[in-house]
Amino acid sequence: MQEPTLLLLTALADAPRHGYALIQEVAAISDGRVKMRTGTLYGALDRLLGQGLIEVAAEEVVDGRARRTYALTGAGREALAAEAGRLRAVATEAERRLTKIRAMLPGNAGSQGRPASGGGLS
Amino acid sequence: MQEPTLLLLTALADAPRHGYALIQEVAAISDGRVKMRTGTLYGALDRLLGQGLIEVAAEEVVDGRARRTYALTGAGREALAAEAGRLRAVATEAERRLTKIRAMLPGNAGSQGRPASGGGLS
DNA sequence: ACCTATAGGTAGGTTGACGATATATGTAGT
DNA sequence: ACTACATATATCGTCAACCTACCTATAGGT
Repeated sequence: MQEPTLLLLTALADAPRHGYALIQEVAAISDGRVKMRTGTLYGALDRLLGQGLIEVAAEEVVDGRARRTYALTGAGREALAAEAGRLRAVATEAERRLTKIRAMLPGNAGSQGRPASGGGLS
Repeated sequence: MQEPTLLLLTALADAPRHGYALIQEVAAISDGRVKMRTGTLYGALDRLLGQGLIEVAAEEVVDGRARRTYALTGAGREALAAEAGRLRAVATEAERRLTKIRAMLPGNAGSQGRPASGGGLS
């Protein structure tokens, strides 16, 4: 699952929303960094509907404009929770490794971390 | 940046590694869930080299086999840190929204605009 | 002889994100 | 009245990234 898709599910996690509102919500979640285009949005919505992760919660006409409201399904909720946990684990590991003090001096390559499967350098 | 790429940078964060070791390291980081194929690996390595996020740290011949060792550059280190922080924020937000108690009961769609004032969508 | 692990690489197909475009209504300014 | 912008949904073609499958080659185990 890619990030735009994850943001979409996240935007639906607390309340059902319609397409246009999702674009704004995704922008809000990502602090304005992700401006989702309609091409991405409706493509993703179709895909997620097909995967059963979201469903159409309502189809109304508000002020003369058609409005289709989407909601997370149980499966979508589970998928989002699993994905979020996984991403958190990767982020934690990345940060842990970045802060690890490396004794990587010239001529000392490969001495850190696990030994490379028995076969040392020549 | 997608997850395989992120895992690759993470695998290089604590020490330089060569291609095959990266596949194993990525598998270890992801708890065996991501078994990166060589097609993905070398495509990503080429891309990251082009972006200046990694560099070739060493080219040796070990036991008759060529071995190219890759390392994170300063830019790669920054990119990984930024990416990890971003992902953590998204994961946190997703989890926060998922645990939020929703007042979205059936027939209670009031928080999402007023109920249908017209017919459904085409 | 065969298999597995190590090590690196290419070819081709699929997926998903994206930009561009189309349609239509409401609101605000000039 | 006209123009511009925000709201709202939708399709199409392109492209980057990923993935499957395949290939070469050495070392060591069964």
